[in-house]
Amino acid sequence: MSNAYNRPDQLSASLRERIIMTAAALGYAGPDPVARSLATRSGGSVAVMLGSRLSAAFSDPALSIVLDSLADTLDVERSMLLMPGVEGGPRRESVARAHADVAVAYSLPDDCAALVEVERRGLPLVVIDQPVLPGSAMVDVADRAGAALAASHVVGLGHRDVGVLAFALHADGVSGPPSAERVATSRYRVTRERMAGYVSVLDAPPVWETPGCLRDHGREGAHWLLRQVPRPTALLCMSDELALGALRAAHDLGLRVPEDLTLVGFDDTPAAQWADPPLTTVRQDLVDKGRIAAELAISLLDGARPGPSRTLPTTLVERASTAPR
Amino acid sequence: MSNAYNRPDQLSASLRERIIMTAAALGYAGPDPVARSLATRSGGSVAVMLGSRLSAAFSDPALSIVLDSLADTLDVERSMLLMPGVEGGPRRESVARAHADVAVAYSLPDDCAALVEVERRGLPLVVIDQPVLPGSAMVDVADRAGAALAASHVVGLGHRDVGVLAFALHADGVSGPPSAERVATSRYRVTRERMAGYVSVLDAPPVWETPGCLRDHGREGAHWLLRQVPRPTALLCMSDELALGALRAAHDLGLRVPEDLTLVGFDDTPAAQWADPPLTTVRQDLVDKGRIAAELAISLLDGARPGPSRTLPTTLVERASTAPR
DNA sequence: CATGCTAACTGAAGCGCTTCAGAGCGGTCG
DNA sequence: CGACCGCTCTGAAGCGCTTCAGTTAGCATG
Repeated sequence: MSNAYNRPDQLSASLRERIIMTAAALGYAGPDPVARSLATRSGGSVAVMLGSRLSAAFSDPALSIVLDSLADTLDVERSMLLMPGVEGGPRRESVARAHADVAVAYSLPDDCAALVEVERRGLPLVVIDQPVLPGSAMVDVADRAGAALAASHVVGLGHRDVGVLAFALHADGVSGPPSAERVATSRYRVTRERMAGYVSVLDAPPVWETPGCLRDHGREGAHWLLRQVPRPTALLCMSDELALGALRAAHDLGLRVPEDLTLVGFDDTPAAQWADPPLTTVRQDLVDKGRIAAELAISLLDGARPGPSRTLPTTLVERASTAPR
Repeated sequence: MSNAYNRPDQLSASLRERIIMTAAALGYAGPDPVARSLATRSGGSVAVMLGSRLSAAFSDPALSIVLDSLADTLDVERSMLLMPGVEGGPRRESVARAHADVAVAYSLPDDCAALVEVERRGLPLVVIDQPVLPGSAMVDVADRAGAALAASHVVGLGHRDVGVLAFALHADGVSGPPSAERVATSRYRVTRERMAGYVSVLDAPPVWETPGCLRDHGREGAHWLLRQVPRPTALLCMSDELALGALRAAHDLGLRVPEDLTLVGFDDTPAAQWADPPLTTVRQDLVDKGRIAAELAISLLDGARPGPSRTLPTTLVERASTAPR
């Protein structure tokens, strides 16, 4: 019996040794993790649900930081079951088969089949950023306040013509200036909130919606925004990657940053400080976000009830990409 | 009995419906994936072992492409159990507890505790890139030939002073010009092979070893290389990210690429073609690599024996970062 | 009307583990 | 010297499922 492997204190060293020797001789490779899980009724991993395929998801440098911190905080005995999305989220079937006893949703759209399955299975859920879901634990950041901070900053610098580079409002891959209705019905809370933050300070700024948060999407959007009349003297971007794309666009058009164009990002990823010029951006603590998500997951596993959502602060980090008009 | 869920053909629609109704009424949430796995003796996921923590691992854009393709090729019923490394590989304990019946090693160093555990558990293994391990299936690329291609290209352009920007030879985080012995004893096959490819064409080029494949590491190394006398007129980089860092270094120093400095990368990630100037690089098909790894994993699961390693070709993609001396 | 055959359903065994009640067995204390 | 205790060790139950042999019923066939 495999008390030998798990509780060496329950038997004498000699018996233990004998058991282990014979087991080895018999070609026994140690306790089977699946059977152990059945007996102990613990799933053994945390299902991490992503909104998009891996290559797209990881083009967002924020993701790997959050996941890294999440993985670090989880115990050794609990790995991450990565479930990439196909259109808006992981396949329902994958969730149904997952050997997990807690799920983490990373920035999923409001309606998402995978979440229905999580609910059906009765898995405890931690959501990061979005959507807001009753009955689940949640960690997010002060998106709206952060966006308002960015907007106030550029307005304070005297900018009147300010453009907004937004990421996806819907999961349909559409890009371009969105209609008011499209903005209002967005399935992504983060996009809605940041937009609301910008708009609370600005008055009906020109907006370009990108299909993802790739740098090139930002470049494309910035090209369009910078063709508007009057041409914006400042661009507010919903992520640093987008801002970096805008930086490239400015370069394409021979505009100097910050002399001719002021740029503000969001997230404060490592790339923001390495940029040339270093990016003014709205900082959120990604390491904290991952850590708290893991802590919430662990506490749910321990039977805790999902408290109110943990909202992390956002702050403005002023660097060299912003200047008075 | 839950034939109702799995084989609807074995019972009448009426009975099936009745069972499902009562089950729902009883608050039954459907078959338990863990118990099912025990009974069917299938682990239910693929353990993916990485050499470093997530944030570092995903700073290599190649990784997400390979993993993406891998995940795509796997069946729906098999998710990826992501096991990040701590120092050179995942913790042995994590491997021991993994609900997996096949493991994939992504670019791990030669000696790695996690691999010992895989062996002990008798899990079938497919290794991507490295290390070479008897008894495992393997997919890699023609690293040496590709590196030789890059070196021949710059030599053919008339460059005589060529520097090499290498990534880690050991997992100790050391950077700087490595000793010959350090090169010879490298724990990383890929680094060894690419180095061998360069050296087969060049004769004792100056080398800078970076601790990782971050862009900034490339920048730092390029700064050092470009301070050597005679100053290299071309730099061979073991990854595109490193080359992009070198590009930045050239910019720092007021050197034009390719007029003053020729740059060659490796991998051909998306970033290489978006760079300014677009990077000449050694192309490997990352999507193929992930797909083949998944196919190998599936065939091992079906009981196939691990054939000889599948080596994908490398080709030189000439873009605008190289020019005659 | 007995027989054979299929379709529909039931029950029990077994996957490999954990857990726990209980059996043996010296040694200690009253 | 017997009751009692703590330490080892053993055996059986049970986790929730799948699988398969076996049962029953219904129906057509000879």
